[in-house]
Amino acid sequence: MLHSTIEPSADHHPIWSDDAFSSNGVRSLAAYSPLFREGDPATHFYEVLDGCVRAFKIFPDGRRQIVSFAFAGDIVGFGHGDHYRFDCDTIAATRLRAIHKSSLLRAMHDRPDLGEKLLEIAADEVTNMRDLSILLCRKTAVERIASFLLSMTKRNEAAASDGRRSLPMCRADIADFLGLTIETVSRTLTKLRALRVIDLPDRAGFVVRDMHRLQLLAQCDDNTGH
Amino acid sequence: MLHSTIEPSADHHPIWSDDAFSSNGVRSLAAYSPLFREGDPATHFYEVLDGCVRAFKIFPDGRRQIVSFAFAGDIVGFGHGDHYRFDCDTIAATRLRAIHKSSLLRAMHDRPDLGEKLLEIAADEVTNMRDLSILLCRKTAVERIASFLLSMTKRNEAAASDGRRSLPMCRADIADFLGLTIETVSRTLTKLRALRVIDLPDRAGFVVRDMHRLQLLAQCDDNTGH
DNA sequence: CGATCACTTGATCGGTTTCAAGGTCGGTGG
DNA sequence: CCACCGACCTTGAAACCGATCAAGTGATCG
Repeated sequence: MLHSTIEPSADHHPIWSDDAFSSNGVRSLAAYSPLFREGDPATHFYEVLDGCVRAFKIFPDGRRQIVSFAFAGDIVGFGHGDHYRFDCDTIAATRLRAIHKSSLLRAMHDRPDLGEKLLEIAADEVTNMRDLSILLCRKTAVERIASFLLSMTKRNEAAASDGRRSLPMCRADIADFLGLTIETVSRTLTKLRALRVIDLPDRAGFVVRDMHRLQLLAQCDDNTGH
Repeated sequence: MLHSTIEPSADHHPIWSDDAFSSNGVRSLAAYSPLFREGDPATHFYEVLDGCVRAFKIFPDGRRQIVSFAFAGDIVGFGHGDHYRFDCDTIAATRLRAIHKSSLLRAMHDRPDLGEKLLEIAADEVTNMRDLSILLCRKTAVERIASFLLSMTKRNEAAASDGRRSLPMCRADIADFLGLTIETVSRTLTKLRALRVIDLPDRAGFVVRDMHRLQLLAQCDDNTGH
C-alpha cells in the first residue's frame, strides 16, 4: 500500500505501460473480493485505479490487524517475499491493474531508472508502516481517530462541494486498523462531532469543520499520509 | 534497520566492498553516540558490524517511539527520503560502516543485481515495520514482552553456554519500543520469571527456560524477527 | 561510605474494553 | 406502500488493564 502515485513522465513511457503489463491487466472487482491470501505465491503487484483495498492479517485467536488501506494510485503487494505475508481484500467496487512481479524485475535490468523508482516506492512503504507504528503507539483514542481522519483528508484529496469526504470502510475496519474496538471508534467519532471538529452526515462520510483543531487533536506534527 | 545480512557472493565483489565505500568507512562509536538526527540530509546508510543501534522519533509532547533496534549485520538509514525521518543512536559501543547513498545509487545503474539486492533489503525493512505495527496492536503487555523476547532470541542467535542472551537496551528503551511504561515492562518481566518462562540473571540479560510457553504467550505464529 | 542511576514493587486512578441494549437505515416480502 | 428484518452503528454501565504517583531496592562509582 503505497501513497506514492506512479506518474507518467514526459520523456519516456509511463512506467507501467510496457507491453508486458499493459492495460489488459485491468480487473474490476466487487466489494469484498479477495486479491490474495496470506501464503499465496507473491506473483503480482496491484495498482489501485479506483475504489479501495484493505490489507490485513488474521491471528490464530481471531484478532485482526488491518495493515493498510489503499486508494486510487496506491500499489499493493510490495514488501512481501516469495509468498504474500497477509490477506488483501477490496472493501468497495474496485478497479485495479495487475502487474507481473517477475517481468517488472526483468525490466529493471534494462532500465535502472525503474529500479530507483521502485526503491522510492519501497521507501514510501516503509514510511507508511512507520507511521502506522507511531499511530498505534499513540495513547489516546481521540489522537488515533483524529490522525486517521487527517490522513483520509490528505489521501482522498477531492472533497465534495459541501466538504464531505468518503469513509468507505466500516467501523470494524477502522477499529482493526487503529487497534481499538468498534464501540470506542463510534464513541470517539461522536465526541469529535460534539466538539464541532467534524460532522457525520452519514455512515460512510465525514466533514472536517475545524481542521486546525483536528490537527491539534492529532498532536504530532509529522506523519500519517506523508 | 534490516535484519537481512549482506553476504558476499563467490562470483563477484561483495556488495559493500567497492572502492567508493570500502573498509575505511568503518567507525567505532561509544554508547549513546548519535548517528544522525531527524531532518539531517540523508547521505549515508550504516551497516552495523557489532554493538547495537536504536532508531526513534521524539514527539513535540515528549513521547518517544523507538522504531527499531539494529544489531550486527543490520543496516540503518534505509527508507528515508532526502532527509532522515527520525533520530538514530548507539546504545552500546558499536562499530559500523558508513556507506555513501549517492555512490550506491550510481553503482546501481551499472549493476542491476545491486538494485535487486537493495529491493530485497527494502522489502525486509517493510516487513520489519509491519511486524512492529502488529506487535503494537497486540493488546496485552505479556504478549508484547513475550514477542519482544522471542525476536531477540531469533536475531541474536548466539546464546551463551548457560543459555543467557544479551538484552543490551535499558527498560526505558524496551518500553518505548513496545508502547508500554518502564514499570509495566519491569512488572511483566517479573511475571514471566514467576511463571518460570524466563530467568533474569542480571539487568542486561535473560534466559529462556520454556521456549514453548514463551511462544504460546507471544500468541501469533508469525512475525517479529522473521 | 554515601550518592546516583536503573530497576523493582506497591496503591490508586483513568481510559478502553467488555457486556448489554437500543437505534437507524436499507432491503425484502406481504 | 408499509411492516418486518438484519446489518451496522450508537449509547450505557461495569470491569479490567496499564498508567501514574510514590516508595523502596540494588548495584556501581566516586
